[in-house]
Amino acid sequence: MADIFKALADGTRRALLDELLERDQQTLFELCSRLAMKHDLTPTRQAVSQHLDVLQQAGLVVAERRGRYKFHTINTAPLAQIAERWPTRKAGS
Amino acid sequence: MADIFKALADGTRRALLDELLERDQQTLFELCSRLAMKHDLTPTRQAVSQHLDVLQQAGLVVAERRGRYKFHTINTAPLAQIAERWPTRKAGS
DNA sequence: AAAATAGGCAAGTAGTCACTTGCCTGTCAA
DNA sequence: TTGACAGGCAAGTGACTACTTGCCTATTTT
Repeated sequence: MADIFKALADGTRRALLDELLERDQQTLFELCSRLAMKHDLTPTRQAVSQHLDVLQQAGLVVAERRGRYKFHTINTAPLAQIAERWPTRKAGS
Repeated sequence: MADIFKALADGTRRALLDELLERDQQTLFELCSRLAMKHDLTPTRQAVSQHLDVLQQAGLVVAERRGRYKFHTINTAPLAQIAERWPTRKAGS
């Protein structure tokens, strides 16, 4: 569970999730160029790769290798735990 | 919005939110002893105070000073933004 | 008034983390 | 088969951050 929050703590990783939500099955290079275009983020390829590793370890991203390419997909399921942990309090409860 | 994720990135701060969800209007000393009792966390009073500052800056905790005491209250409202940002994808959308 | 209690301020430290650099592996096209 | 392309590994660096230490202010209590 701690991995999820660690993963979300970084702005670049949140931007990656935003991009993957718009378009699934993106490769490392595609995500790099999209970060630069739409978010004015220009980290190196290795930096983005490391971010994707963190997101994968948190279960927020799933990667699948096909030949020379590696396609990344978002998985929003773990985020549900956040809202469940600190639910909105009802008056008098 | 970045402040919310930064605040949630630390385990001690998440434990503080857990405690405040169980019982509102707790003071700094109360929270310190509860961290030690229930979570096996033994940071100093100053460390906990700094954590509460971070939570306050993120809007997750509201503090009110009455005389010698300062009472802390949880505010779960900002957490709703998380689920809204990366909603569960429907098949084919 | 004096001691005790609740909390605040500020500097220093150690560990973590994002990022880069340099080189290597695997896959496909010409 | 050779060059180009997609990605991986690993060490090093700088900034950030959680934490402590020491001292201070304010509010009660006796």
